[in-house]
Amino acid sequence: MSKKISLADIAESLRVSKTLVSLVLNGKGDKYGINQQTQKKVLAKAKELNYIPNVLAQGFRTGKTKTIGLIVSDITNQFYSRIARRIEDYAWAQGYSVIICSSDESIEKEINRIKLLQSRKVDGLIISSSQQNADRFSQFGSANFPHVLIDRCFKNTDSPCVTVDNAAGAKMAAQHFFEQGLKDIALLSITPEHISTITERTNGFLSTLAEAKINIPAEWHLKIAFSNIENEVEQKLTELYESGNMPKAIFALNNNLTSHCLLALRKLNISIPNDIALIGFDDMLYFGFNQPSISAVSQPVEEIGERAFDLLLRQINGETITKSERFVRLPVNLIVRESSTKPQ
Amino acid sequence: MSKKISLADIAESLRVSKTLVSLVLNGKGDKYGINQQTQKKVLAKAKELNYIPNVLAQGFRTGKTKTIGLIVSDITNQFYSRIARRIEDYAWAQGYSVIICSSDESIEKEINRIKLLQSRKVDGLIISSSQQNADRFSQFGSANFPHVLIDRCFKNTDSPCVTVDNAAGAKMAAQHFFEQGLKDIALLSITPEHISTITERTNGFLSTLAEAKINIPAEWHLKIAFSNIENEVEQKLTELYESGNMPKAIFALNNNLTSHCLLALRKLNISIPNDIALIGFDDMLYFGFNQPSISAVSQPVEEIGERAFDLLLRQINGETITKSERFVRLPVNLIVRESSTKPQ
DNA sequence: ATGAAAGCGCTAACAA
DNA sequence: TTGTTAGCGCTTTCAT
Repeated sequence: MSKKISLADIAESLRVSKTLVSLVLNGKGDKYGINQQTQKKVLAKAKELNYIPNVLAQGFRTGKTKTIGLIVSDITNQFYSRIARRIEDYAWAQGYSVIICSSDESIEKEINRIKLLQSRKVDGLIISSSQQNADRFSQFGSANFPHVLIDRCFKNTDSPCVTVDNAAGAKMAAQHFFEQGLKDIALLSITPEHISTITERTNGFLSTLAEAKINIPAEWHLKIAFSNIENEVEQKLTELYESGNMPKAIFALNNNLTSHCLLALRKLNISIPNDIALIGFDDMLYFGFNQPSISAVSQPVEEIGERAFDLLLRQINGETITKSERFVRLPVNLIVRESSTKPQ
Repeated sequence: MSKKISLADIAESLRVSKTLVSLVLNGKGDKYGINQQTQKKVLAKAKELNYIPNVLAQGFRTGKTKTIGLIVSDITNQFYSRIARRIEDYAWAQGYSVIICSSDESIEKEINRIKLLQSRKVDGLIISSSQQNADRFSQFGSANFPHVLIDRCFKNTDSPCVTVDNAAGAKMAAQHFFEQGLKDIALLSITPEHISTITERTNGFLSTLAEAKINIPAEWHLKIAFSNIENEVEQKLTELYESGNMPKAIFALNNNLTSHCLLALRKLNISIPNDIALIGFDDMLYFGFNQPSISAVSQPVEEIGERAFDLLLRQINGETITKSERFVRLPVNLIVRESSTKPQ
């Protein structure tokens, strides 16, 4: 790697000013009425010297980095990696890089990441937040910091948000259980419970049961610590099993819960759907070919990423997002498979 | 967001110099023998004013960005997202951010990403490359650009690399089939074939078969296009099935192939392991509770990320990686489950 | 149609 | 023990 070529080098060797070169190289030559001849010369020289602009200097000067941040709870979860992937594709197409962070559902870690991302002067942030309320993001709003919430949203905030119709999905699951004649239903949920997706799914589910005059006892409302899904699902399900008070159906509120529920039931030698029926929120590839195949509420995952990036880019470009565009709620659908249907 | 606080603001309000503040904030206070009192004051003021250093300016000045790039073929594949996650954790602990890119196994895309990442002045690069040879990375070496190859490595290169013992894993799989009395074995592979992991696994497998005087016919060496796994696995397996020439066992060379193989066999109503036995390279959570559970060669995924980041960081810090440290090959192990064992 | 010059916020050599 | 000063490479306002 020979000596780094800078704007000044080009300017000097051409005996013109840096301004001139900068203008031409940034495509503003015509706008400033710079001689075509001169422009050609500059372009040619830049190529000849193999000039590579120093993005750092540019960013430093303009305050823009052409980089965005993405914060999710765990990139290892395919739900998030699929969103990330779509965001990445869209971002690169527009010349943006994306820095991905996992927060492990920790508010502290999340704030930490946000701060570091901001100190890195990312142009915007897409975030699936674990926070209790929108305070931090409302600050963003008033500071005009481009950002979009995904998956988890907040009430009383002007922050743009892309999520799905969680309540409707939960309702579909409940009704499907009813159709199968199942009424003894357990809810496999997660803490922290303030997460909007969890509350929406829980409420949607419980209210549908309530409408059908079904109440689920406390011991069937299982709450698993996010940080310990791996052990707790099995543990609590085993306890329940040993208490002899098993439900006839389980609704698991996310893909991880569903997976570990599957694993636990298998260990307990409980047969799906004969002994117990199962529906999960969020579909996964293997649900389709597991034996039995697993019913799930399917989310338009990639579309979440797509819409979020679009909303972010528009903010970065200075557009105002109208109130009605600010809240995107995408539809979900229930994919009925073997795990929730009685073998006739 | 009130006015941005800069070093100068702190310096001014404390009536000291920017240098002083910079030194203290960068932890070089003691080294330069700065009064403890003064240091405390600076730290306190920084906190009080909620000072956030402008990393861009820092980077511009020092030429370091505290950012690294990670290029994999598809972050949506859990093998890569787990590696990415570990790298991220380690990176953040050291104050580094990571920009993740997916190359879709396209050499062109990969080069594109490398270029952009370099123009963004990342301090280093970790990459699972799809290229045919090490040329591009040898350039890095001579330019002293910190980088580490993961998963896929090259011969004849000084680039540090972290991978696993692919041949040994394949050999274990073959021998396990033998122990089960299985000799009619198909190999479910992928193109492009130049990828080192694929060739190593293929060679390890075929050579073990050869030692046992087993030759597999061409139609049992299935080669699936990376970009079309979703359709081709099913299609080729169906063709094979309809030809009436089914093997008694299949070794699938990566987790995606294994998953789609599972799906295809299920559609064809072929029972595992009765009709056909199956072993996959690279384990996944659901392999453990699928019915039947799936045997797999398990890789120390997180450790790959860990070792790679360590190697990268040492380069960034100016250390020389000795020849013997340069090539890390981690051990794998075969997890025998139901899919490859005859129900006695 | 082109140039001079200021300055973004920080670090580091050199002074004091 | 602390301060002065000179840029890093670029964009942009204001002159000419």
